Amino acid sequence: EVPKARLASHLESLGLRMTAEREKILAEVTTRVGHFDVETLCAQMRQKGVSVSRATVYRTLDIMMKCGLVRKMWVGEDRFLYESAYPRRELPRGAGRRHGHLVCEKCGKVEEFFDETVDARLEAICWRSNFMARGRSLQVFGFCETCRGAAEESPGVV
Amino acid sequence: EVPKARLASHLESLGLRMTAEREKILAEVTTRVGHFDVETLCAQMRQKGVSVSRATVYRTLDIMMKCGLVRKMWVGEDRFLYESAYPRRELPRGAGRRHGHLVCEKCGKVEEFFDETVDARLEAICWRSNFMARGRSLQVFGFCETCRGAAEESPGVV
DNA sequence: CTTACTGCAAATGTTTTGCAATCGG
DNA sequence: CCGATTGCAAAACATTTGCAGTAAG
Repeated sequence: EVPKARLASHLESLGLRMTAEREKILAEVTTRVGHFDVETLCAQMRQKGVSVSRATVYRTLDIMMKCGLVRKMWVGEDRFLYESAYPRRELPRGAGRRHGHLVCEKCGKVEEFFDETVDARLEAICWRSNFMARGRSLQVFGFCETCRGAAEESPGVV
Repeated sequence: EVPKARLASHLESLGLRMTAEREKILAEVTTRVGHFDVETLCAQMRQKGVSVSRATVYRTLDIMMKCGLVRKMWVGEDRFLYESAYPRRELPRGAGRRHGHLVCEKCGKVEEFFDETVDARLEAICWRSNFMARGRSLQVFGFCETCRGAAEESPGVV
């Protein structure tokens, strides 16, 4: 309910409308656990018989990004994933909290991590530069536990 | 000279060849200060009378990424920038060192920042997850000092 | 009723690729 | 000489947009 209210108020403040399609997409996104891409989102909605055109999905995700309901992240190559920015109780670690990702370059797995020290440092850095932060993107690329066997020499520098 | 040696040995180890085009691109990239995109790189090379096709630039940057001479970063929307990963003496802060970026969403300016605490934390996180890090991407999006006046309400959460 | 919204298909812009001619070792 | 490399133009790709019909308020 809360995310819907957030979206509604954002739409209203811009003179936009709450439509059936936007509600469908919001429901799908806030229900979902973990990361997803547009293709998958569309496919799974179609599978459930909830049909929304790809164009509308893009347009809606853009709106939802602007009001902080979803985040878009780059996971290398030309891959982008979205994730719900709204914390649900099923996710004790808090989907809405600031976090980074460990992206496996071999299997594509994305693992989240949380670190308050990093958060604090970044805040301090922004403060020092008089920079008003609105969001961030923090990815570490490399090989996950299961894939690192297959990894060559590679300097393990973060 | 060092970057050239690095490229050369990488090429050799893969049975690839050091060509005039690759040298031209390498020279341009390692000479350059700061971030750049493919379009700009091509334009400026053309301007200098050094002609290399766009396709070759893409192919070469890809090779140079694989041997750690350049990095590719996402700066929001569909914008990507590259940067030399090789530290030159003209850049006291060290272009090759691990760092993050403050990306202004209004004027597009990109400012670098360095923080050893962040580096150390990320290393610890990877260690804990048994993740073999090879690179990272750390961007903070928001408004820079000069643009923040124009910024609306926005929660200043990193 | 007015104006935003949707779906479609066409357009976009960037990055990639097939291919014949070149060039490096 | 053999095979990698290049430039070109075409292809591929995800994302965006114009438009006419539809729907929210």
